[in-house]
Amino acid sequence: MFSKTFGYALRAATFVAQHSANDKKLSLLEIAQGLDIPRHFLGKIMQDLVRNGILDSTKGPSGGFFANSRTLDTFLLDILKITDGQLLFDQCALNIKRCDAQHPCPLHDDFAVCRDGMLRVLALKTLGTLANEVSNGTAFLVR
Amino acid sequence: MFSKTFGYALRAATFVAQHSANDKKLSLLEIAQGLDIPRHFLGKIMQDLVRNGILDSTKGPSGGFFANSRTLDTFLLDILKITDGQLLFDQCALNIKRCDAQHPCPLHDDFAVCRDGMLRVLALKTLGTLANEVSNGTAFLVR
DNA sequence: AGAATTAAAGAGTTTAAACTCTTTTATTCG
DNA sequence: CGAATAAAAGAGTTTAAACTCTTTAATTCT
Repeated sequence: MFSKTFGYALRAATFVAQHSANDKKLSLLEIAQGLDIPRHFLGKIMQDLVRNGILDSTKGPSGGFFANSRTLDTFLLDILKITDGQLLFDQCALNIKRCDAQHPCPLHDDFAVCRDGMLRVLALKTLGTLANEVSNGTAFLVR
Repeated sequence: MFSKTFGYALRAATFVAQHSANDKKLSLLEIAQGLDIPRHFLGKIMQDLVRNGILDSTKGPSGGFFANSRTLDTFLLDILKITDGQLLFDQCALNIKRCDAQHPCPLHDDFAVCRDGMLRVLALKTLGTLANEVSNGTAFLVR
């Protein structure tokens, strides 16, 4: 349903959001080790998040990734669009070329319920929501 | 969520189920052309369906694929197990190693609703159900 | 200024799913 | 029996996602 890249991006962004409350920066290594994500692969993903304004970064000693003013209010859907593009949206469960309400595949309605349910969640929850859940101990980002 | 192979398998099996009411056999070529599926790739998939007893086949002139006594009562879930194995079942939306009710990822509950909804459908509907929908004109297998 | 540090960027390799091509085996029919 | 037909089987290639390695650019600190 989602790419691994989306999972990595979401966990890393939440991790940064959660830790940079007090102006702290996290290095790529700290994030990769803290979340058990391949370091260099995560590097590419973080680049993309910074380029899209989800996070900020600085180079050099004591540099790293940190939240900006928009970070906590970023919807999970924004991240999905960055990592997975239109993937989830124009997708038929059975991959037939035309599949819509007028010309449905046999799973069209059932899959629509499932997919739209997830999209609704992704359009409601923000990185701030997740960061709180993780800080609460009601959700986990690793292991 | 599902592999393309699952989509091909499901559509092909439904197609055969729908057409072999009156003892008719369908050749690989007829199925592949009728459903716009790559011929040789579909060959592998049909092999697997026959091996697992979902359909029957005979070689030689006027050979092909046809429904057996179990075909119409095959649950879609049975086909998913053949094509995708455990893929959907032991899967966390964010791919963290341990993700369960006691130690959930931030999307655990939402994804569980979505996934279990699909699984319930797949465990209820059979190839017979789909064949009827297609014959009714309420669902489509192609285009 | 120079060395150290860290993200950014570039250029790969690996892996698995998707897909193709060829050969073999079984069956039918003249 | 021999030719034709169609599935089964084997052995590939292609593609995209996932992942790795190396070099470059920016910043800090002495």
